[in-house]
Amino acid sequence: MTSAKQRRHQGVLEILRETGKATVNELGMRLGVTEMTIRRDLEMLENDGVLQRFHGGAKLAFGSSYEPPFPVREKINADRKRLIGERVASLIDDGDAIILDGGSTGLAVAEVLVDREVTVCPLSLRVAWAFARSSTVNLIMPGGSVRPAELSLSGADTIDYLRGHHFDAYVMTASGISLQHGFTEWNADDAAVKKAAVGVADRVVAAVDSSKMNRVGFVKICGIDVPAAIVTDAEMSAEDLNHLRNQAEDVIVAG
Amino acid sequence: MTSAKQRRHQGVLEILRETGKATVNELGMRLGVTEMTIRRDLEMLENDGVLQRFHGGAKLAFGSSYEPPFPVREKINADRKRLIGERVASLIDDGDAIILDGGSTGLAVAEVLVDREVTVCPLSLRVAWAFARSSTVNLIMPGGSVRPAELSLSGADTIDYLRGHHFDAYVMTASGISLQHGFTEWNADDAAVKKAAVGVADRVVAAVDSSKMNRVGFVKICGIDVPAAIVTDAEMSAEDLNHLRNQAEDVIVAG
DNA sequence: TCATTCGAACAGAAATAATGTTTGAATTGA
DNA sequence: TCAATTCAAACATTATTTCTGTTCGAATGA
Repeated sequence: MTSAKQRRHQGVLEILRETGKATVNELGMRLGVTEMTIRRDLEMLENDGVLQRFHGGAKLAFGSSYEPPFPVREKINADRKRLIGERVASLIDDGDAIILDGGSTGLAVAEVLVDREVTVCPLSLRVAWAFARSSTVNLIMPGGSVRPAELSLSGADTIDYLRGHHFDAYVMTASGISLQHGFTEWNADDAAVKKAAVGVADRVVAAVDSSKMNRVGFVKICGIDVPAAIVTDAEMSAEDLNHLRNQAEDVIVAG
Repeated sequence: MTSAKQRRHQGVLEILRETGKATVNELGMRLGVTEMTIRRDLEMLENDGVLQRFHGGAKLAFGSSYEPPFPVREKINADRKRLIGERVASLIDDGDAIILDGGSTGLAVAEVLVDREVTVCPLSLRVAWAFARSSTVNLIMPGGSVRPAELSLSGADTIDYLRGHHFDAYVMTASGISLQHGFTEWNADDAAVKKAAVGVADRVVAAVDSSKMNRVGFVKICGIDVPAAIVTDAEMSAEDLNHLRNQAEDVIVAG
């Protein structure tokens, strides 16, 4: 269940996306709360680096030309990501041992898995932290170096660790998915880890939101037909879905 | 502030320490709550590995004393721990690669190291998270399973990882320090990891606040003379300090 | 078998978090 | 500089969550 506060935060971001900026008073009016509440919201969102406050109101923190940093991606399209997370989690059985990728989509999956009885090996410190206070999840960490910003685990140690173990499933995310080039990743270190993960898991479940479609990263992870299931959101175009379904094992639209 | 539940958990453990074991009914009577509440407490404490339930009651898992949970320890003596943290950090050179123990003292060291140029291999997820937003620290994770509550990393994978690497220093914490028994730890898994860490680091720096003095845990980590330096706080008694200085390489009082 | 213990499901109580109000300080623009 | 506005601390009030007790059918063990 999403709390009133979370919905309101999404509302603030939505309004800012429409108009670029907004006053505290305006936000309070449109969302039906007092200015003080809006101020507290803005303070939190600014701490997350999602927006920038100015005297009287706030504006979005990033320009449209750069890819927004993690805290921002995490908040944007939170609803769609949550749906993907729930759908992916439904493909995991209690008792399974899984590898769980990092990124905002991986985190969405983690949030659903927190109350499940599963063994999780996260490929990101951020995802690991999401399980920290879970009493049901058996958390195991792969070794390796932590890449700043994304907090993903990579390097020879990570790959060695994966090769030394076996998992029921690998919940994979990627920078891009394309019919021609399959699943791809911008960061070469992360891609190497993902390739190793594909190799040590019985089955692969890909979780990619529609914004990744037809984007191609630098390094190929695996082909379209490798995952037993590809879970995406309802914004995926009908055309793309058809093409995917021709080549992939199973394509699931969450929501 | 300690919650009623925390006090009651301590009470359960205290009673068990007196008598070795106790019935659910007995615990409920003495602590002034219903049996259902005791059952829920026992379930949680069993999950933490502190005690073992049997039909009708529970007994201690080891014949052990039990430390207050992390959030409590973290707050207790926060100032003294910070001083210890600063002093320990001054013994680490820029560029060093170190292993950093978990626990509240380890976290205090981490908070000081956050802005330093060092490579850190933390033995706890909680300590790792403290470095997550550091741009100067090169963070590397050991593999292994994450123990609930403490979030420490342990098991064969952790030990394998440490044995496969080499470090300039190991910042060690412990459950107890005593002249006769050296450094000791309550949890056997953690102790095994600590022993391995001692073996792969050029030098060991022990960070132990005065409350650990003359307490003896279940498993021995190493002798008093192993660390190149023992850092403690000003509450350590003059007598204990003298005894320590006779046996240890170097004893430093922070503050 | 039969007394006892266990734990799920629900209800009420206690504790915590979120929001609104008031107020005086800080900021802005004329 | 002032006057108007915005800001945020402190407290009051309201929601929400967590905790505890109760009941009751299932599980346990002598």
